[in-house]
Amino acid sequence: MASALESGGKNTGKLSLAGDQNNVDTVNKQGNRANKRRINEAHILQAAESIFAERGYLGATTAAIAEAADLPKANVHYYFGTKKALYQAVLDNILTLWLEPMQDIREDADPATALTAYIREKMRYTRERPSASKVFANELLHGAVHLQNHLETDLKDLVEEKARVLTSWIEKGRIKPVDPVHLFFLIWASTQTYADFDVQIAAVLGKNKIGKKEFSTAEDTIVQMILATCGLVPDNSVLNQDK
Amino acid sequence: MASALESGGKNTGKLSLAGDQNNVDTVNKQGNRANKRRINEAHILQAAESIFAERGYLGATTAAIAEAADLPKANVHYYFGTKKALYQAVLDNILTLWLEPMQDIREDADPATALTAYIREKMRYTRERPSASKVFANELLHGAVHLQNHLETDLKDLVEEKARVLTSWIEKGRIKPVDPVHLFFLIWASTQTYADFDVQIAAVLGKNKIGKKEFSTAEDTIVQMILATCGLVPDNSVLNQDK
DNA sequence: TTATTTCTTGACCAATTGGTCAGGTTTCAT
DNA sequence: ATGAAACCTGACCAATTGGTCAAGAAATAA
Repeated sequence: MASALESGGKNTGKLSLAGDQNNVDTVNKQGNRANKRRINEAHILQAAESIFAERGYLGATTAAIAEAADLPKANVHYYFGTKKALYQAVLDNILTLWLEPMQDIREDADPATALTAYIREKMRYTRERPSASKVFANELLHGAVHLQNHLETDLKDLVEEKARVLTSWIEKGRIKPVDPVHLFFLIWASTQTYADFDVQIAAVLGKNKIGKKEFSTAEDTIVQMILATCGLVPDNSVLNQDK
Repeated sequence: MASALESGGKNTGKLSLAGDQNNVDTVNKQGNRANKRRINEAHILQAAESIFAERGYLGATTAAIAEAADLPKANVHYYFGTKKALYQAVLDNILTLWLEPMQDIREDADPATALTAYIREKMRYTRERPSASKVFANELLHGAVHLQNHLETDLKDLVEEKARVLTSWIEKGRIKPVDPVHLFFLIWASTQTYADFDVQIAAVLGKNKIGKKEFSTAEDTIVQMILATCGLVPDNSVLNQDK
């Protein structure tokens, strides 16, 4: 399949950020190219994320993405070349979002505080970016062929680094012994399930969709579970954002 | 789309189970129709589960399923009519498997024993039927349009019944207070993640695939976590099947 | 203004896909 | 043995899909 770069006129090296045309009228009217490009690309990426989440990579059609972005299909191809390249772009954005919250788990932090904050951050992502979570889940579910390198390098390294933090906490008796890597797996599974499998959860709860109250209960239950697993008591300074 | 019944000659009401031809030779040579039908249908269902797991409902092709079943495509359509009907058949089988293990959570059981057994049973399903787990996950991920009724009736009723068991355990002080319904969500998420997102887990563990040892650690970690959440001590009479 | 580059899009195409069907083969009941 | 029912499958078809393209519009640079 063609590479993203052999398509359209994208990436010509120009950086004319508003240039000298930065009076309000011109900018508001999206009078310059770079601006319009940014807006269109963002629209397409957002539409693509939503369609890929709904139907998966193979099930999604560029026509559906174009319609969701309110642009002609040929325009979508002009900006991103191929469906695969567009999917990669969506996926790269998501992976960045996905890795971010882990950074705050540090040796010098308080275990209960850091773990609680990590869970609450993961739940914020679940609430605010359910489509992103679903695209990522779908990619993993079908073998992560568009993500394999990242998993085996970026993700693996990051998890190993953070697992060492947990191990050191265990050695110092700050948390009870528990397999640190598997603890991460279980935090991911627990938080993401509320985005990825929301229909199942909503159905069991007898709701049309998961509401604020249910997200709040979910979040508290997960925190309770992970802290109990580590033999910790709650840190109430890290607030549940749904309350 | 056409209903499954308007296709082929399936379901003619005949029940000629081996009839009077039940000498060994005849049966071994699959000499009778009902037998061959059963075998072919099973092959197709198995192939379909595997292909649907790999590619999702929309991404799967009847040609790929036929090839995996080592049958001509027209034959697959002869047996199951449409792709949708075949998918429904696969899904119905899976839902049965999925609901089964929950039955053993009963009021009169020992909480630690029952919860441990439930987790170990769920992990057995994860290890032995990863494709089934993936098909189910994929269906939920994309809105459960082929499963909605079951979720809102069968599953909801069963979970509510079993949640009442947990509630009664809580009231009697046999386990610590925890939201029973969300506890189920977290057990499902924790156990299924090792099937659905196996590539991610394998990548982080630096393995090609999750091995016996890792499954064993996973299982023990989940049991440890759920029991800690419920304020219970391990019941070592329920053995980890991977050890 | 004018030349150049970038952007836009309707129309089109080759490949794939779910599904059909006719005509032949096998199995079964009588 | 024989007719009927069930089974099998190569060949085919209409619909969908990812992707292309040419011709024009719009923005920018000279």
